[in-house]
Amino acid sequence: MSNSTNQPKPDAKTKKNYTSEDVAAIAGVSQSTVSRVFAGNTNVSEKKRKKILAAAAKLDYKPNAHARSLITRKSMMIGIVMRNIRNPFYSAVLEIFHNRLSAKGYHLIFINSENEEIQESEINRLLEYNVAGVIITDALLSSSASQKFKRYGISVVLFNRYTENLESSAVFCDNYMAAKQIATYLVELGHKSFAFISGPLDTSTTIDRLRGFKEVLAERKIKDLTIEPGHYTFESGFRSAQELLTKNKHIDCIIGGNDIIALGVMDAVRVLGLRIPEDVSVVGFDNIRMSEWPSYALTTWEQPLEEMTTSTVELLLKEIEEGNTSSQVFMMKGHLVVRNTVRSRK
Amino acid sequence: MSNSTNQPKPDAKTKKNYTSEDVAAIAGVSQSTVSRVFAGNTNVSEKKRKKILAAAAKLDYKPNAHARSLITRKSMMIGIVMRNIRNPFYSAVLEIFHNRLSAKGYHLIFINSENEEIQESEINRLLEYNVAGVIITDALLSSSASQKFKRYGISVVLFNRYTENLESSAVFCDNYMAAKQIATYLVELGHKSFAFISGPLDTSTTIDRLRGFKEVLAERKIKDLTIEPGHYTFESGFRSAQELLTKNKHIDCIIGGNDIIALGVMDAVRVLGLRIPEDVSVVGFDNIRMSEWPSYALTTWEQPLEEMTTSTVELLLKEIEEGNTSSQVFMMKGHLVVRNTVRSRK
DNA sequence: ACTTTTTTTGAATACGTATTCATTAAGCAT
DNA sequence: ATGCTTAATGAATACGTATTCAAAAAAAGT
Repeated sequence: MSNSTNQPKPDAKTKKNYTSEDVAAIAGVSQSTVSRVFAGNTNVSEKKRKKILAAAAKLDYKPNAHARSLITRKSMMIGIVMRNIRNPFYSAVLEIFHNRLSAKGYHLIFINSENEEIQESEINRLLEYNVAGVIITDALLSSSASQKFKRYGISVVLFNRYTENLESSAVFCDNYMAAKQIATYLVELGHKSFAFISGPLDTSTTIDRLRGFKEVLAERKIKDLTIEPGHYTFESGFRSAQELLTKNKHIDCIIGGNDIIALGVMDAVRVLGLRIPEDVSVVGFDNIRMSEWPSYALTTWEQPLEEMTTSTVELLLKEIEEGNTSSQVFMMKGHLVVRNTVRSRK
Repeated sequence: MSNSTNQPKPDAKTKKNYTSEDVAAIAGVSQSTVSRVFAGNTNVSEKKRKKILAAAAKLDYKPNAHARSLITRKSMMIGIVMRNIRNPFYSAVLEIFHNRLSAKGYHLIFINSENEEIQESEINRLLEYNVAGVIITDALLSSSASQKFKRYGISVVLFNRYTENLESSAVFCDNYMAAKQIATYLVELGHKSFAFISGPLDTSTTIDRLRGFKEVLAERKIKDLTIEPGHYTFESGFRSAQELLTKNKHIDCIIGGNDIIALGVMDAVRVLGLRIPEDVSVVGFDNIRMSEWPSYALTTWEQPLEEMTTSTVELLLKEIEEGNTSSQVFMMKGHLVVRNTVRSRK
């Protein structure tokens, strides 16, 4: 590279950032008064306020957020910890959280990782920046991490996940009931041979969904259930379904642990030359946008995304702004969205 | 509010954050020395370093990043401005940027918005936090925003987008050449009647892709080209294709401005009872993961995502760490990925 | 042993804001 | 006018770190 052509380093040192004192000097007031105007909450005479704002505009002055955070011990940053942003469900979640929190003046620090250790180290960095709050989305390590945040006085809300001890606020869908309703629906339509292709067995969502499903089948004395754990990805659903269907010809119904898995299942079924729903029924979980694409038209369980995100933000902001320490748990309902991937077998 | 029930405010005041002075006191050294250990770069005797680290561990001490940023005038935060995180291409982009930058110790401040004004206000907030750098991804407002950042001495790299004056570094795919190659490929396979369903006409990607495409058709004396501008979404592609195909029966080839559009096109074609590629060929742009799902198997142009993100990060970090001011432009190649949505018509 | 050089160390200061406290100006009733 | 209450203001200080500068300690050279 042409680093040799040594110019005299134009900026870097020159980039003078104006401070509240500069503004004060121009406006003919004290730094305190400038600060009061930009902090917003205290009284300043209209006359001086005008002068100050004019001076600030002239210099294109912006308060230094680090200095502010240092003195107030509050930052306007919120950490959002995710596990799989490539899952469209979480892309949507991220978008919504961003819109909501941005409207309230908060910045989002985004953390995504399937790897627990990376997350740990990043969480330490969140602590260094004194984030106002953290949303942990279906992530690993929820419990140890949220304890850590709590210890530092940082509010945490778990989204789509909860911990046993209920020490953190949490918002999630009643996955257990949802799975029961799905199971009931399928059983009553006459399905006999079930396969459940789940996500990782160490997440609360997976556990609850599986539990509800198994319970209903047990009640109805149906023993023909294969459980295939995997990951919450298309490929995982595809491969599991492929294996399952080549081994076990008479399966008439496959439930995906989430929609992405279910879409993978659908493609596997089709590649094998079977038809949906004529030969096999498929059900998903989440109701992501792709589920309604005509090529899939997946019957699935809708998580009430708007309500869930709204509650999460409300909870978090209440904890942050009111110092509310008592943790609350919101369990949402959701509902079945019937499309074209299930059919009666009676 | 129940301010009257005056409890002694349990935490909030109690949540003592330990400082470098506390560590210094325990370790029996000065604050300066503690700082030196955590800043990393200067000499401290091995003996004291050990003592200090032990004391720090005991208190679970973490340096305050705001204080650090205030004094160093550098933050370890990078703003990433996006336009449509729901497009899987950008979910992937975000994930990769996060992995790369997180590994280097940077935090990502995520900004997503289709609305230009919201972005403006958020960008001001980025400035308040003194971000070290900014990646602007296919966003609106690139040029005015990047100028603003530059004025504050903040490094900017544009991703998948460039501005005319070339004042900012930029990394993008050679969309013009790519479109030419796609067009040539389709023409040589004997297609006669083209439709191009594009994204918004005010983005450089759209413009370049359209230009390349039109040029080739003009060279080959093909006049039968319909251009349908829309958005980079499934619905947009779906609706445009539906309209187009009901009006204009003899179209034998539809090009989507990106993959999501192309997938929408495919579903529209199928809903109308036509077959791909027998009746209509479809081509996309990006090569997102869904393109290879068996239900679509979309022929598309692959953007070299890894190389593009790697270059972007390298460029940005070089500018940040070396104060490199000369802007560089990387134009990548990409290549056609042939699957099952195009067929010869000769 | 005593310089001379190099490495460590601590005291002091700066970064840019918010906030307390005392002071001054303004508002208002008499 | 006078007193009295309220609002507006500035000086001083704190937040927690990095860094400069001078002093002290250690190492090296003779």
